[in-house]
Amino acid sequence: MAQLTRKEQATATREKLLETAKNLFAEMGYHGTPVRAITRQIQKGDGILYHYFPGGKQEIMSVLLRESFEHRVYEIKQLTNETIEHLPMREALLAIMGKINELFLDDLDLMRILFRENDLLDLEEAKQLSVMMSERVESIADFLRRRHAKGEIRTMNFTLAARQLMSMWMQFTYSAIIGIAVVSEPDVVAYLEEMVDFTLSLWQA
Amino acid sequence: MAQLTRKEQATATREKLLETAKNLFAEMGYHGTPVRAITRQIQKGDGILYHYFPGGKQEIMSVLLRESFEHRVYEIKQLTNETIEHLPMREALLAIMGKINELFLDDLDLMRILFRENDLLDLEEAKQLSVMMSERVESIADFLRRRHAKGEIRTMNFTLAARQLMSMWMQFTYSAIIGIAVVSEPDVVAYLEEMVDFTLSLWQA
Amino acid sequence: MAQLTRKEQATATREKLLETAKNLFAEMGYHGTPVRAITRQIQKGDGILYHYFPGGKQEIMSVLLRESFEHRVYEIKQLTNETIEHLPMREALLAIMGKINELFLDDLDLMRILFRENDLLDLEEAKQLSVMMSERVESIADFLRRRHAKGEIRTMNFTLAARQLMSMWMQFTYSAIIGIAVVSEPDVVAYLEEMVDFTLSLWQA
Amino acid sequence: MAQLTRKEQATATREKLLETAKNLFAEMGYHGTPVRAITRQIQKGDGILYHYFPGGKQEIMSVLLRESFEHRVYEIKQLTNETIEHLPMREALLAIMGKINELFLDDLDLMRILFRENDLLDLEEAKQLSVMMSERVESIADFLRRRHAKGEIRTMNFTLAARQLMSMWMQFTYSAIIGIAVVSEPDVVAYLEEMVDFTLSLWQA
DNA sequence: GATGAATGAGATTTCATTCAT
DNA sequence: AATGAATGAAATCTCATTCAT
Repeated sequence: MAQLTRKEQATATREKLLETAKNLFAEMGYHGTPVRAITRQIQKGDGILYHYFPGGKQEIMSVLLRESFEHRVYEIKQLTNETIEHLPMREALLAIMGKINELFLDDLDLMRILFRENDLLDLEEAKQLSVMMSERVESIADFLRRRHAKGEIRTMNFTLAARQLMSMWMQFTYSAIIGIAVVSEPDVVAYLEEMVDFTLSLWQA
Repeated sequence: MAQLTRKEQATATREKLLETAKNLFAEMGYHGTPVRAITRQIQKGDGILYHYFPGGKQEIMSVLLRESFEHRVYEIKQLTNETIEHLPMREALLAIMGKINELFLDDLDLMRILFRENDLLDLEEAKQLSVMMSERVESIADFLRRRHAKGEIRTMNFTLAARQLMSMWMQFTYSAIIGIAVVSEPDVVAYLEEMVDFTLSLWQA
Repeated sequence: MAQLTRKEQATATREKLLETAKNLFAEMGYHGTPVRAITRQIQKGDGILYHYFPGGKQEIMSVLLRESFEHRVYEIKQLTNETIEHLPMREALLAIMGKINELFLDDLDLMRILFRENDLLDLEEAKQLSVMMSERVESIADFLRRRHAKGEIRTMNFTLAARQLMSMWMQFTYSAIIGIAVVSEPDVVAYLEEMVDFTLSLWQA
Repeated sequence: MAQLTRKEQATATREKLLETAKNLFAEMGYHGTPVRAITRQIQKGDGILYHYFPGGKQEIMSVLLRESFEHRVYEIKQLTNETIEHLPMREALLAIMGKINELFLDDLDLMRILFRENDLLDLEEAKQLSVMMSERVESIADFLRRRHAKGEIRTMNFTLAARQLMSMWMQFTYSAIIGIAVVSEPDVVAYLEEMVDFTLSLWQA
């Protein structure tokens, strides 16, 4: 391993703390995770967590959600429709779904924590997530409207249509997060495709 | 208040313990709820819980899920299609959705616990819930097939169609359970109707 | 030892906790005394202190000062001049000083704590003590005025005279409390007598 | 700011450490003051204290008392009676009291520490202080004897007289140190004058 | 049936101190 | 001369559980 400067070491330790806390909180819950479990896993002394997060367990939880969440919100805002505008309908939908999926499942642990402990935090993150989802629905609805103008899909309530698509995806996501499946489909891509194809078949009729 | 027999007293206390534990576990999580919080809320001494549940906190959690869940599973199995067989399509779908909804939201706390603490229990309940949902999907698919035979809806993948309907409903349920909303629809009935109408419009095309 | 009822046992334990805490706080200071030291000394488990004083160390300190102090304030208010009104001057002064002395040195530990940790508490007790002392000075001044009317002592500023007497006593008390002596007089009574005699000799001139 | 040599820098830091420790110990007590609080206040790293005081917190406390105390003892020994020998009685007493007062209140923080933590140190300082006070009393008694020889004051027990004066002063000092006042006199000079005048009036009678 | 005093393991947190840089 | 990352012992406090009454 490359020689690390003092400062790099420090950053690395801080990062390891966050990462480990995330894993453990996701696995055993906030209350179910002793601080010891975190420091022991990174092979450090008991006190180190308080060196980086003077607020202790509470603070590491906050920082965890705050930092990771900010990144997520930022990324999803970047997701412009431009790239998909000229794709065929099917591919465009798959791209949208795939992107959202990637972004969520990418950090399943974080989502798990957000779901599990949504009463611990001040709900700020939960609210943001809600807003984010609604925005996404509207952006898909707009996309559908544009495609409708091109005659690719039939007339219908586009907002509801977008919501329908999102629901089918979310349903799958929740399963992954919570462990309670409605669909026992292990292959994400296959499921997404099947879902999109079916939905599209109805919209095009 | 009427004088209670020794036995009734006992049952009442046991029931209160379960009820209170359910509320608190749902609100603050299993680990986040001290046994004291439960006994104090029913104005009893510390030890009372161990009188009714010798296994302590663990046991009350088990019993809670076991008993409530069994009741739920039993109820949902009863839900036969017979009653809806002769209803018009729209009303039939609304009846199905309404029934499922009622059954779930009826005991939101239990669902919340099941979701939050799905790692605590031996997953047995989670698996059962999954199976239950799949069976429900298939039963709806069958219903759709029969209606298709009558010419009420178009040809399509009926399993996927049923899943689509369920997804839209579940999406709404999850929001209620978890507190992270995608749809900001406060009126359950209105949402269900809107959802069914839209879906039906696609199926009938 | 007589058989104690459950409730008596509880009160006894609570009392022992307060007593032991008082001793230790006086000896090693509030911060210098681990909670463990208290519980270990009364041969009880770690948690017992929190059973009786949910607010922990802080609360036991508060209660300690509050309860003991209230008793002291009450006692000193009882100390009427009636009993001394007909005593000869010398004996009357000795009685007053002796009584105050007794009341203070009676619970030296409490005084020590009050002095040491007067920044910890909200100064309420300190203020009360100040008021108490001022009242005492005025009451002695009144007594001197009455004796002056009888021609037993000369004309002078009676408030200052009373303060002078009190100062000489307090000086002695502080020494006992703090351990820094100005007068190396081990015999309390002898010191009080010497002090009173000297003062009186000046007042009678 | 002028450029400081390495050595001056070092001395300055050492001095700042002592000064800050003194303030904090006086305010929050020895046990109540984390080493961090000291180093942070002088804007230095955690380790700096150990560079100047290898013995750590303990040592800085020792040095603090030793150094400051030595200075105090030295100063009070210097206080000769020569300068006051030819002053009028009243002015002479005021000068003595004023000087002692100045010397004590000059470093109230140190006194406070000495009082608070008199169990921490090996009592050596406390004993020295006691001796110092007794010596002072005797020196005042001698002064009174000389004045008596000149016919300025009456015959009396001069040691007790000196002690009486000292007591009235100390009483005031303790109040300042401890925060528990018996006399609510905000003006030091006025209090000293009043006290001296009253005492003198008795002595001259 | 019910109580609540008591326990003690374990959780969170603090802090004096060390030491590589 | 100075830093601050790291330590780990110890302190405070919580809580599930037991049991004599």
